[in-house]
Amino acid sequence: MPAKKSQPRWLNAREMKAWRSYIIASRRLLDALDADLDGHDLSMADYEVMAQLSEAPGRRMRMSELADVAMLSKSRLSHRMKVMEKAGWIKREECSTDRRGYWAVMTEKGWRAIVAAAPDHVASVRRRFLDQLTVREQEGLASTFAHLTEELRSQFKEEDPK
Amino acid sequence: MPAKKSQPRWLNAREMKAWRSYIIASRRLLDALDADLDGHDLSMADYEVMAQLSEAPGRRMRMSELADVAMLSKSRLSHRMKVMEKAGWIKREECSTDRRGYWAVMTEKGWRAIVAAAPDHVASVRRRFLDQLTVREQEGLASTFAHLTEELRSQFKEEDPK
DNA sequence: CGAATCTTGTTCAACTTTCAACTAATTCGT
DNA sequence: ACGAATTAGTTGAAAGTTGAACAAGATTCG
Repeated sequence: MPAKKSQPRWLNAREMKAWRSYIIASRRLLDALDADLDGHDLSMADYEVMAQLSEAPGRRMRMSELADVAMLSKSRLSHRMKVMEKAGWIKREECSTDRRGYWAVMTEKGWRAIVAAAPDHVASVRRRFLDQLTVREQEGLASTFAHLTEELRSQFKEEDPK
Repeated sequence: MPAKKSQPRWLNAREMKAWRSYIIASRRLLDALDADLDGHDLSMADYEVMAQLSEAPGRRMRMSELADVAMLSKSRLSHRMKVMEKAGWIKREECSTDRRGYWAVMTEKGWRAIVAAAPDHVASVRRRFLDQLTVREQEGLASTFAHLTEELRSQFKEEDPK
């Protein structure tokens, strides 16, 4: 819900510059990273899912947890998984301890796909992003955004008090 | 095309932290900003388009230029404009000096829509983002991302030498 | 001039994402 | 224990996005 109607403190020049440059660079960056993944049959979003799954013990994860770490809605994950299953990258297995649940399990083929894509993707992240920053900038950015993540998480908690 | 196959210099801890915290905070931030716009009938993307258009002289802009500043493909803009035109926020006018072209013209109703949404959106950008940063951080971030934008632009030029 | 080329903007079809509805299993509260 | 409320996950339809193909007007240049 929109907050109460107060005087809309406008952005000053510094704030505007921070906001605009952030939003513009981010769009370009994401576009570039996505474009760099052409040729592997993975979008950025699918890459993230597969990467998360590949790091889980046994390369398997419950659907909900995967949705959670990959920051996708359950519905969206479910749809993507149907596609990835058809592609032979993952399979679904029933969960014996919670019979509502399923495991998403990475197949050998899925593993090969992510292993094939990873070096290019990492190179791309470097070239488009990390290599453009000084060590100082990397550190500053890491701390700024880590803090931001925390803050957003707690704002979310307040608004949607479970 | 993927670059040549070299040894895939992996990310060290600092780099990984910079990258992960950036990508996670950005996702959350965008989600939050989008959610904050519920109740105005505008998505973030549509808001950007309308905001750009509202700042143009005469609140009118050629489709291509608008696509350009809003960083949308021509196809995507065209689709959105069809929707916005139906909603009565913009209309299209033929361009007399270039008969292939059209002007996107913001209507009075569109103006009212963006004026109604802007204060909430700005408040949202503040609350979710700017207010979480110190002045130092805002400045650092602005310079980092401005540089990044430039670099990405020039990388793009090199790759696609017109 | 005039043919080749480029640019503008739309369209179609395929694909992806969202949203609400739904089933079935688990947990909670008493 | 048992009905109510949650949670896991899927589905189907509607909405949004992409990318290639296209029509028509502009530009370039021999």
